[in-house]
Amino acid sequence: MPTPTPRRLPETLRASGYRLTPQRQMVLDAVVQLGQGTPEEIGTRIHQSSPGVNITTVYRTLELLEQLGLVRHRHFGHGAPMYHASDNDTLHSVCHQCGQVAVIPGEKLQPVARWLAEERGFVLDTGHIALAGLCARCAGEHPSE
Amino acid sequence: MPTPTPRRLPETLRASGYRLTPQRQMVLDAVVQLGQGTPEEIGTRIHQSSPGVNITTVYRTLELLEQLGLVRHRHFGHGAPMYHASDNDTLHSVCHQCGQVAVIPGEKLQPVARWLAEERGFVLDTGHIALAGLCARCAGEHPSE
DNA sequence: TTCCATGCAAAAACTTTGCACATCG
DNA sequence: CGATGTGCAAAGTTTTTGCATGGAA
Repeated sequence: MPTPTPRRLPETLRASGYRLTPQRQMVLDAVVQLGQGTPEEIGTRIHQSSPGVNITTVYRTLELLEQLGLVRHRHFGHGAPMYHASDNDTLHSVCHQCGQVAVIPGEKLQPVARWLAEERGFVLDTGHIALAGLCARCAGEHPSE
Repeated sequence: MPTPTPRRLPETLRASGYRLTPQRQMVLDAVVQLGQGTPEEIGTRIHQSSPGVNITTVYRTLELLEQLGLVRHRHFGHGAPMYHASDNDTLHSVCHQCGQVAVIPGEKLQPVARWLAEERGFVLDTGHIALAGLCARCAGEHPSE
């Protein structure tokens, strides 16, 4: 089974004329290890082993890594964007009420995706935005909302 | 043809023990007139006729009106939430690249909605989050992105 | 008259920017 | 060595909170 090819950082950076630095490696590692996280969470994670790394660097590095295609971000409606490795680009649902997040098979959006492509030429980015609504528990509590 | 029943503000407020104030009426009016807008945009609109209204009040009022079910908000990924009248709850697509927004028939999400309901008991809020991707023009420019 | 609502000011949360020093290559 | 990257500090945005005054009922 082929590795999800998380292209290695050093090569990717150099290929675009950027330098490999410990900070950049740490940010990418943190993103991979956390699965996903806000810039703040990623910074906190890094601080556990390297307190000196500045949050500014985290922001700048995430932007760079995204530009290089190594990471991406998605939105859960409210709040900060969640950064994740490119090979962890998954569709989610998020509950308005309690914030519960669940993974959804991306293919479930195939019908809209196809329609958008055919009718509009619009290329849907399946995992960029979570689908919002009420989870089973919260829907039970607020039958009319 | 039945009016889209934008329940009248005075009754709705009083029914929940709130007071009718000029500001509250103005915020609701602005939302309806604009179709949709960020708190900032709604505040600006109101300032055209009533410069004295504070942005804080706009935020507080939008929250209240949303709680009362008169307005709702949706996200286009980045940036501020867009508030709109409850009867203007539409599904949108938004382009990552140029920000272009388009309306999509909500039924296009029926398949996911059904799947979520049956498998997860999750009640999808169709219009809460716009579907992100690349519009035809931008997709043409960035064939690999 | 009695609370509720508003304006104002300040704080909070999140991100970006400028600049001098540090460091990768 | 030279250009890029980082840390630090400060400023920019957007939204929230506390409190005294103002106004709806």
